Amino acid sequence: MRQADTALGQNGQGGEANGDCRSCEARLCDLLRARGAPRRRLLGRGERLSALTCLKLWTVLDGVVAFCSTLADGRRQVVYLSVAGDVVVPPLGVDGTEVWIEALAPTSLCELDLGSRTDSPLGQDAALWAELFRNAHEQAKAFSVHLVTLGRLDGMERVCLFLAEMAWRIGCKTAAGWRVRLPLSREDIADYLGLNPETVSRIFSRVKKAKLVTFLSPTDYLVPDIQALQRRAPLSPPNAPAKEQRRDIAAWELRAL
Amino acid sequence: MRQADTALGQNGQGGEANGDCRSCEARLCDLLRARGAPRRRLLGRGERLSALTCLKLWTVLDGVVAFCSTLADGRRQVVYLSVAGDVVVPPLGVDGTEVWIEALAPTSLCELDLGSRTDSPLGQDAALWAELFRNAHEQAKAFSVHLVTLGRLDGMERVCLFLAEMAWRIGCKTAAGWRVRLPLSREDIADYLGLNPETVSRIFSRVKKAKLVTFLSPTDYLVPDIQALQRRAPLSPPNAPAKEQRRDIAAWELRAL
DNA sequence: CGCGTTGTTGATCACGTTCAACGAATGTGG
DNA sequence: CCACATTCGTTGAACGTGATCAACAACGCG
Repeated sequence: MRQADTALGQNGQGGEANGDCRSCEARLCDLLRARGAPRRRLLGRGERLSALTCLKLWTVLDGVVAFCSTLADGRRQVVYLSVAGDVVVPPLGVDGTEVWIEALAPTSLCELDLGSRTDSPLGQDAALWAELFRNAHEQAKAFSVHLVTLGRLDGMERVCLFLAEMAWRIGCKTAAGWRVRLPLSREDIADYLGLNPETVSRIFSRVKKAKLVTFLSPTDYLVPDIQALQRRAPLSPPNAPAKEQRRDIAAWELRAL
Repeated sequence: MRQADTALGQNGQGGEANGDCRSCEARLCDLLRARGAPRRRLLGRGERLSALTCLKLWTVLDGVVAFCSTLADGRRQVVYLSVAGDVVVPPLGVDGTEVWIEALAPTSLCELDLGSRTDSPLGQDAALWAELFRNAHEQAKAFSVHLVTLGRLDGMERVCLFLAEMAWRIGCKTAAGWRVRLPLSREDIADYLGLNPETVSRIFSRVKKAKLVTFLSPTDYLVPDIQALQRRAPLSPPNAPAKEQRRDIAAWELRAL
């Protein structure tokens, strides 16, 4: 995740020109730029993305996107949340009624369609496939962390982990602590954490009472001490100290390439 | 999953010669055969596999292997179970104390070490990377199904899904129904389903009382009507009707290659 | 036979769900 | 401008499911 920060370092450009997108300076888009321009897309809340038969990739530029799944009786589970900088590898070969990608807030992203690209010798492009593997592999790792969360953490732990994770991923550090604006509703949070909206609201109140966070509004909160918040969850969010992990991956990748 | 069956069809050979393994006739091993022989490994119950810095792949030939994760206080969660025919893509860049691969029963598998292979131009091998991507992507899909299970299914539903899934994956069809020998303990099952061993045992008794399965011993059971069992879980196991899904993937892969 | 491990069952309790009511914020039409 | 409807978030009360602690049975093994 957060690829734009680490992939190409800093180039100072950042020009948000028409058609071009800043986040596409990440490694994936950089690889694909030579093979054709990615397409920019804007989504409203609730809109869905589909990749039925051809492989597509989405790099989130702004907003939140959820990897969703529903059961026959309507129960919904958000498998994963992707925010600005994340690359979404969609599920393939599903009809879209059980699993889909959905924007939880107004979202902009750039779409890379690999399936319809018959003009270039995509199949021979080892660097591209290697990058695709890396993204899918990272996604599996992120899924597994959230799976452990749902399997073994109680409500309080899940919520504290969520609040800390959101701070790392979309918060900004201020003098008073981490300031976060949640781009999703209580129901979305509940579906992500495998809880009920009422339970989420109740635990938010308990977290507030324990002075772990301060709520400025239902959607805005402040984390005065993020270490204290993380200590309440026996699991570190996948994005907190991930810098060293990404170095390790780069090590074998470098050796292989 | 179950790649050996679908990848190369049937060639009738099946020679389990020394060093060579039947399951390695699957697509992945077939791709790698040209680049060097895979290594055969035998594991006892509880033994762990590690891939710290270099990328390794394991194709399970026999037994069960678990993708495990533990918290600081000892709580364990089995993220995924891999049985004969499955390809395990290990997590990278983790220290091994939080996440690891473990054999839950005596297991044989063949190991493919891609990181130490400096002699061949691995980095340029598009077909290999494409296959790696496909495996990682399939793994992510399997994780997501289990994640929904843990997030939204109650105990009864989880257990019924598990019993049906095991029947599909390691059971054999007889005249009296599907016959399954469980290669894992109640504690392992509990850690897979996010429950307690006592709860698993209790629900097994309820399932038995409802005549959905017949237990011949604590480890052996018979499913007279697998459709009835599956109806108790509002989610189909990732291996049941997966044939069409694998075709779809082949479709775009074919187009890309 | 004693011993340790594994699986089962019981009693009690806590956590999260369900159903319900209510307040706050927002938008609409008279 | 106000009445009204709608949506979202919060809080309360009752309930049910699964966890915890405990005892005990079944089994393998020295």
